[in-house]
Amino acid sequence: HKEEKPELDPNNPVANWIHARSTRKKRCPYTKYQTLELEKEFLFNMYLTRDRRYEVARVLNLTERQVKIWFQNRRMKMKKMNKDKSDSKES
Amino acid sequence: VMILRSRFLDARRKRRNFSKQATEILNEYFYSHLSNPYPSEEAKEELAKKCSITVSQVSNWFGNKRIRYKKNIGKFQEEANLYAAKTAVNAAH
DNA sequence: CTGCGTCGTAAATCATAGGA
DNA sequence: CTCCTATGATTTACGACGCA
Repeated sequence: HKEEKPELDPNNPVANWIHARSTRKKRCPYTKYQTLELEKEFLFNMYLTRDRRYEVARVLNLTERQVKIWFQNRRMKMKKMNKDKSDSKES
Repeated sequence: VMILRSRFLDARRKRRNFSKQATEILNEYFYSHLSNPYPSEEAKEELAKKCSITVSQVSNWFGNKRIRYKKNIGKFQEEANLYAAKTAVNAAH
């Protein structure tokens, strides 16, 4: 299950860990406005159509890729919230 | 019911550091699997149970530990030696 | 082959607990 | 109390892999 980039140094204990590629874009926190609008769109529908994605990206000055990934992450967040809720319930 | 709910939500909002014993267990696993500190889902569930925390919290702990260890290995050297010695003692019995 | 889905994670950042 | 650092949680961005 090798993910992003296992290095090839046999002495370093960290060598075989997963490492992000150096070409990865640095995380850029979105503004409150961007997040609020994305949340509103998510409330409207959890899955984007191609047209909505284009429009949301244009209005918020994000790339379509960023919007697509935001929705993917948001769905995972929702799933996690439900899981944690049911986990703590069992007692 | 509403009171219980609000108390539950407040408890989640206010972070609490894990117990010394829980941190001990997590560190033992981390340093005894230093070349591949990625517990399986099953291992996470077992650690969660032993530490009385959730699986998500175990994942958070390992994510934080890996990146912070990698960022400054020297800072964790003493801790690493401590748990290495502890693991050696356990293995000898 | 495209293209979007989930899953697990890296890395940065946030929020605040806790100690000097 | 004020600072300051440690620590747990959350937020962006991908790689790996799945499915249609």
